[in-house]
Amino acid sequence: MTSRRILVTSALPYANGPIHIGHLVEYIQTDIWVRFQRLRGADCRYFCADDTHGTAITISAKRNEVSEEEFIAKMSAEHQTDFAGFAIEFDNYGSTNSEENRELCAQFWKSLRDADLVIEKEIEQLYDPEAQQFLADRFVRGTCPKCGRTNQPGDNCECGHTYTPADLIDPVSVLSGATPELRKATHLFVALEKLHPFLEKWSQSGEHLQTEVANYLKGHFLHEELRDWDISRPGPYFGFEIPDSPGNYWYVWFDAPIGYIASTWEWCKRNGESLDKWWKDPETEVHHFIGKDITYFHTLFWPGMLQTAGFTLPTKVHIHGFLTVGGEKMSKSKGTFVKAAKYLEHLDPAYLRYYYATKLGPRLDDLDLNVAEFAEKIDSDLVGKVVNIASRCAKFVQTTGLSAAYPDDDGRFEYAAQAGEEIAAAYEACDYNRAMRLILELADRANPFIEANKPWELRKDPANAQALQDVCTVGINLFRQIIIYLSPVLPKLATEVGALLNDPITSWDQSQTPLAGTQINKFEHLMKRVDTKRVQAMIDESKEETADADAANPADEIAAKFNDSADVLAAEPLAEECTIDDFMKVDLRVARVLHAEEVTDARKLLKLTLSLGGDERRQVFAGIKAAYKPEDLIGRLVVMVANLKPRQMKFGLSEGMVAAAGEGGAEVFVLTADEGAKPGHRVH
RNA sequence: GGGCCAGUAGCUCAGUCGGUUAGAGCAGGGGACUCAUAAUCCCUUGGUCGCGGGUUCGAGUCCUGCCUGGCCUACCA
Repeated sequence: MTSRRILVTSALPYANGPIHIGHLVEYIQTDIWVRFQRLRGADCRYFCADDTHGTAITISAKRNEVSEEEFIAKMSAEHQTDFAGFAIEFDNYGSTNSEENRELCAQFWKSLRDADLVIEKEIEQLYDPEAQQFLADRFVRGTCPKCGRTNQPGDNCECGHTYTPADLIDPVSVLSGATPELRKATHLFVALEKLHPFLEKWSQSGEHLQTEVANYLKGHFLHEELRDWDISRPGPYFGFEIPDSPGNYWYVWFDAPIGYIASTWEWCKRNGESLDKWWKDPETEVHHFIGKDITYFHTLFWPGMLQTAGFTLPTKVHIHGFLTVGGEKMSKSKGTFVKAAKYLEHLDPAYLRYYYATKLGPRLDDLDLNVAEFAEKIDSDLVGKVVNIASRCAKFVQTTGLSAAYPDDDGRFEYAAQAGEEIAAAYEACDYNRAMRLILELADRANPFIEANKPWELRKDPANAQALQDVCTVGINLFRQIIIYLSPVLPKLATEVGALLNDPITSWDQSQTPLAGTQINKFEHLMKRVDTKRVQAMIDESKEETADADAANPADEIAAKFNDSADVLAAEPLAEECTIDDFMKVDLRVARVLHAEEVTDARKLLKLTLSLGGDERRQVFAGIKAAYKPEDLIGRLVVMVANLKPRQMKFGLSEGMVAAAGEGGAEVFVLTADEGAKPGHRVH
């Protein structure tokens, strides 16, 4: 049997922020799997890249006052440093903004066109007139039309109500703060329904997806006609322009997965490999590791695209759940949103690799990081049990080396060798927590052997020299076996043990044959216990960092952009709470300014004639002379208190008030109603 | 509202096709040891298998109703 050829990917991290411990669940999970496959002799290659396109990148680049290209280059370097810090090793780490990717996108696109899957439709979308671009839902915020909560995102509200951005009251563009307007634009769509039979067959075959995922697809999408997939965005958009549709760009989710192939291609070019061998040869297995949030891109669109363009379909899409910390979602304010770099300042990456391994199973369940359990598992499993075996044996054979022939060990080595297949099956199935349990069981069998044979007593009598060497030879070999099994999870430890024993760990099969007659190098501590003070420090520092630079959600981005002072509210604190009835007593109406003139004898007043529609007119004196010229007001819509008791002033009768805000003097700003409001409309 | 998954010892979880007295690790208790990083080893306490029905000679396991939690999703299955 020839060895398996396997191509593995992790989801492409978005180039909009740093890697954190939540991301690492996936990259550690994948890296373990890749290392396992290589250990088993497979030709296994691991590809990833930064996902670099989309409006969010443009916003971030602007905020940092650099070009998009500069911004993504910096992020990519940071990401790669973070991954390397956790011993996550890619064969190639690319970028979706590469020429390879552009070329492949064009190739996929042509295939879709040739298959007659691309259609054009005109859709209405909110447009930011200031930034001169269309806005995705999450780049619009406003007041929920149902419950009235302010500053809600463009698609749904905290109250649970869902709507389209056009339904929002007082929508605001996150990009510029301008009021978006509805505009029509032509978008390109993939008519996915034509691939329905194929997707049904592929997703429900039971071979490629976890059963929960197959059920999800069936229940949510495949039970009815598949909707056309909007695949283009009008410019400006940081991405690739569609060759046969100038002014339109491929949506980031079109070019992102193609980035898997582009990254492979870069590696092929560098190593004289053929891309077809890796992406068009049915002998090559393709495995994607992703989080459950991006399930449908990878299980509907992506197989559809691959099928149409003639590339290899995923052998398996491995989907994992999210990380929680202490049973709760990661939280910036609680300091549990720990960046990879921050973790590395304080703790050994091996800890996290092992801990995740003990928690990861083949299903999509979320996994929880519990700080107490984290320390406990490392200390008791790795330090107390595993490393301890070497620690208590190595120095006795430092000078003599291992026994020339492997001694009798009551079948312990053989038992552990046999266990190898079961452990391997668990790794293969991504059931790492099972693999870890099985391996630890072996450690629990090794320590009693040493205990029973008392090397510390044997060494007291030179006559027992051979017995002492034999006991330690067994101990060291049982230890080595365990380390071989753990090496996908703990590569650095495996390297160190290989050096200690003068026998680098390169193959799973090494677990089947004991070492004998070889020299041992000087033993040094292989792993430290977890310093819980450092864990706490890491969490505390994560708290501090996010306290002053929290710009993760669009609301905060806007807040940072405008940087509104708190002084204004402080200068005039909120009035006593009132009821809706109290409020309704004040009848605010939209009115149009028909006429305005300066009151010559008054320092502050303008005399306004307001219309409430039809013949309904009011004369109002407003204290805005320093701020507005009469001619600038005429024709405008304002908001007035229409049922205010008329008041006789020195210059005439005032029949209401114009609503305005500001410090006073020239700093006064009249409230206006947006276009569409009509004189006479009540303000609710 | 709908869907999926889970609920087993104080904690984290195993438990195969329905089959003896439901297991492990950690924590707790007792003891031993001193090679080892306050490590290790032996013994031990601890369970109404979420709750109620049903199928069966036999149910942690299968069916059903309910409760709780998590996730997904939305007037649609």
